[in-house]
Amino acid sequence: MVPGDLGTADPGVIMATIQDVAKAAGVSAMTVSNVINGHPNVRETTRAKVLDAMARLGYRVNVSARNLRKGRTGTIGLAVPEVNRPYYGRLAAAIVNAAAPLGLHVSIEQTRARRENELEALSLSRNRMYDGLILSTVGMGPADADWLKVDHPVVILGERIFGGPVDHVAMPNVEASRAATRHLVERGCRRVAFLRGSVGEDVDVSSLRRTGYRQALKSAGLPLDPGLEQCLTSFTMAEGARCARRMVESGLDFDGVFCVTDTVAMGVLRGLADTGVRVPEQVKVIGFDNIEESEFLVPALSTVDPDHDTMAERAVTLLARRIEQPDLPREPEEFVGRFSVVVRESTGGHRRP
Amino acid sequence: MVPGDLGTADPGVIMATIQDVAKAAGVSAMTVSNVINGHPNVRETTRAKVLDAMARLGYRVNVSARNLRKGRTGTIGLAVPEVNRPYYGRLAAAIVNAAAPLGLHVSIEQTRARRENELEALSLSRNRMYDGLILSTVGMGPADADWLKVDHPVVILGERIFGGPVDHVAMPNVEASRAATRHLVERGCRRVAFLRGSVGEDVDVSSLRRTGYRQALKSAGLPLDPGLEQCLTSFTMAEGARCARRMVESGLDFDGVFCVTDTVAMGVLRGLADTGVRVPEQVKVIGFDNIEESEFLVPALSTVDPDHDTMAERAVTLLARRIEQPDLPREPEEFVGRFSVVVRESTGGHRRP
DNA sequence: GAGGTTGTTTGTATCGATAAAAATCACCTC
DNA sequence: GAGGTGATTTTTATCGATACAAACAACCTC
Repeated sequence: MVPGDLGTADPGVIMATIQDVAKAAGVSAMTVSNVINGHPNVRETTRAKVLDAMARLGYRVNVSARNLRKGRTGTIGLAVPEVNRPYYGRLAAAIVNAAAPLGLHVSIEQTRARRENELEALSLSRNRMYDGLILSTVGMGPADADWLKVDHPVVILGERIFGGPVDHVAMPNVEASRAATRHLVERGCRRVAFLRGSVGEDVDVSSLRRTGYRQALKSAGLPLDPGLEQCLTSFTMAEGARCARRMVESGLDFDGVFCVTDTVAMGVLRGLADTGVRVPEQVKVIGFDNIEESEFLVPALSTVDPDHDTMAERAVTLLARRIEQPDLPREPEEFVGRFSVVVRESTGGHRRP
Repeated sequence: MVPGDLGTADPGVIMATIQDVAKAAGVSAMTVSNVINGHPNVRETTRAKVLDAMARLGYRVNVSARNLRKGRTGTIGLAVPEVNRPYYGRLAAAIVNAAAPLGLHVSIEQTRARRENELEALSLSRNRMYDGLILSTVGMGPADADWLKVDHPVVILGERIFGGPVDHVAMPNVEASRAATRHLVERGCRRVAFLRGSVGEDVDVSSLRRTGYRQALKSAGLPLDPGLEQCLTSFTMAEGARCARRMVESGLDFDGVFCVTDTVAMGVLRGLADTGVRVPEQVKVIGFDNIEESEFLVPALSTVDPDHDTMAERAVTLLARRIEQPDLPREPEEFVGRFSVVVRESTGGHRRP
């Protein structure tokens, strides 16, 4: 039977409660509850009576009441900048999928990468609106670590590393960026540009990935030219395209580009096409994230695959553990994912590896 | 002040209730409730006492309790096949944004386009887990219309048109597809292929868009060649690419392609590139959805823009009205969005209109 | 048949917040 | 100071489900 059978209840009629069912079945409310929750020790004939009454009345549990009594909502929050950004969309999908088998629903908060919205999400979690929160900290900084000293399950997801007492799932930003840059160098690039956002003093994506970029250049014996580091105002295709055109038109000498995200790299490919620069012959391009589109671009985009699914699965698992065992003050766990460099046409590889 | 101030409460301590605050402030629970909800007629000095006590105890409302009492959860469900598909991701983001100013949270259900998951989402809504549901019916068919006879606010979003008693937000699929196809014809195409999914007897995306496609060919006086209609097993880039390669390699004669979605069109562009077919010189391509990536592809993809934001905003508005006025059995409303054809390089236009 | 064991069912008391009605207070008028 | 008026506060009674403990029933052993 399909879950949620309508029964024969009239629409528009007041919802039946567990008490109504109990009366109709000639048993107590507790027995109905026991049937609903599949407790053992309910006689088969009783169960049948109750199920029958439930169907007749079109009974549906009231989740709010159950939540109040149980102190759980069965819902976790996911706070990300925006779900339609390729990277976060992919992550959100993976998280919803990982949460479903545990019986957890996922409520989305869009923070637009703004600090105050991230704090707001934390606050909702503390209101017991959610059993726990997976928070992508983009706007918050280490200075906000105190906000994380909450007694609610929280898993931080993303680039920044907080000292706070919360679990954390991160990408190997430095190593992966080093590998991406090294790949360009191995393919013959000598003047590798790096497109990133503004770097704060703290550990944000741009800083971490820049560290990897610089390490790779250094260990390849290549000079660090500040002119090769370009700063974007946002991680969008439009910005990537604009930046690439500017680089070419200003006569900057470069033969490789490492982009902070695939989205930016898509824009760069477009910007290079606009200015007649051929990829990969004249300039090689590599991105970061391995969004689905990358494989199908012309030329197909080389990139770093951060293993979204494992990260998502891990974040949900950590959160679920905290939810189930709220007391045990386990050491905050940190999971750093694996990564792989995916070589495609934009760095001289074939479309399919 | 940032919402959700932690106060000085010790983490790990049992949450304070409204009663605790009342006791600490020397007032009744109701007064605390009135302060929380910003009711008028609370004396300023009292309010201050209460706020102080709340801060001292680190009080946070218990949303479950409030929901039970109010009969509302402040959350709506959004059931879509998957949030990381470009079209649905965009829609989800727009819906979350439209819901936020109304104080509504959005919980995501991923149905994977399967009928039973769509029914499951309806069921959760009926459990009062959500105040209402925005449901993208992809797997359900008109035969399931009975399931929609619920006494809960539901808005159907998407391609299929149900006769059920629910509000509905749809795209002008036929008209838009006609316009897209006509555009190809106007650009000189005489052999226009159409890439779609399998068509059932009922009103799904593929059927509706095929109708528009055929109408356009007919009114242009062009023959309908069944060989030009290609059937995909899924709306993915991989399928689009595979199909395009197959078409070229099998020697099919075509000079234009109308794709059922932009995602498919991206794959087609890739497949044509693989086989050395030049776009737009030899073959022109147009998609449907105007996903963000389209503008930055090489060549930039012409497409149909269905005005996601208006649709999303409209769906939320309709749902919110039903939530606020559950009794009024208004006539089910139907909103069909507007659309525009965006001409870019893949049909011989410039990147920016 | 007393006493024990296991299996089944039922009262009772919450979970934490709020609606509605009742009570109290502050202040004013005559 | 009685009486009125409006502002403020409290009391009482739920919202619907479930934990817990107690009650009851059925069956067995000696």
